[in-house]
Amino acid sequence: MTPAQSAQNMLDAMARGNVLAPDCPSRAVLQHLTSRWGVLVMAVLATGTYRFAALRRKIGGVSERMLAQTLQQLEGDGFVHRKDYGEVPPRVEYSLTPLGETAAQHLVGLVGWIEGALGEILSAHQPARDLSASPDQTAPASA
Amino acid sequence: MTPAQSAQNMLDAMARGNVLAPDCPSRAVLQHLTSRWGVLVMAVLATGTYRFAALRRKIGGVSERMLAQTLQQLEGDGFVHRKDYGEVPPRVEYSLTPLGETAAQHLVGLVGWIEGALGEILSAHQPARDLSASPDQTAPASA
DNA sequence: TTACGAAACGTAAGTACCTACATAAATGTT
DNA sequence: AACATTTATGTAGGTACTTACGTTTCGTAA
Repeated sequence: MTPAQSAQNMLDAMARGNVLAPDCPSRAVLQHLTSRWGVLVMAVLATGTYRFAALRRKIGGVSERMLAQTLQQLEGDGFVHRKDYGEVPPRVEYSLTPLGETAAQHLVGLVGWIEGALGEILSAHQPARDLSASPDQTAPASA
Repeated sequence: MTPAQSAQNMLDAMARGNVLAPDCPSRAVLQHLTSRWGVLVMAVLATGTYRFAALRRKIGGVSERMLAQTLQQLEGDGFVHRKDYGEVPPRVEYSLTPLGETAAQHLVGLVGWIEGALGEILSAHQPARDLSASPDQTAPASA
């Protein structure tokens, strides 16, 4: 790749992200927002401000570690605001930034649609042509 | 868990999914749609019908294996239609089902917003308080 | 007759994710 | 003087995701 092409890539990336390009920063942002816990954190924070433990209780199945990590990613991207009261024992409140609220709208829309269309989706559900190494996704439904 | 509770869970799940519940099937659907390649596959298929290789060229960085796997998941959930012409060499076309088109709308909306807001997002970008095991997500931007 | 094409499948190896558990810190309580 | 509280961090280890590479099929081109 020539320097000119590289520069053009930079410009393209800055002007308007292109998630189809492997090196575009938008890929990372997309990953943060659509990560396993990222979606759920955003969806919950869209309903208000929460403390760490409250957030964790709200989202079934997150470990402390993953929640902390996810929150840091979202904070790093400017979607989540973290307010530390500097007290001991620690008190920290999480909420969405204006940017985060806009992003959350899309995620809430998606999640809400899935929840509503779940019946239809499960009806159309097929065993999926076998690929041998079929990764069972999430938990194998302990229920 | 008692049989009654199990039945109640089934009813809850069928009536309306709840992604905040760890065992709800909607979690799996959400994961498929928001998986690393799932989002991109849906976004591309929202623009038309593609053959396997064309889809792969369109989405930068997917391996054959991952694309095939992702397509099978989405087909299993009823979002993607697979048309096999049974020829040799193989010819297979992928497109969205009506259900898939609805889902894709939300994903395209999200992706489009990210691409457009990327400048603003990168501006607000902070190094993210260190958590030592900071997973660099995707590639560290080789460009 | 040999090489090529297109869409997977199989296996092995690498990497990243995720969980579980132990640790820290200042104050108020027992 | 011990102890519980709350939000993390560090480490170790398992699990799942990804990639790389080889294999299959069989008409068509060389």
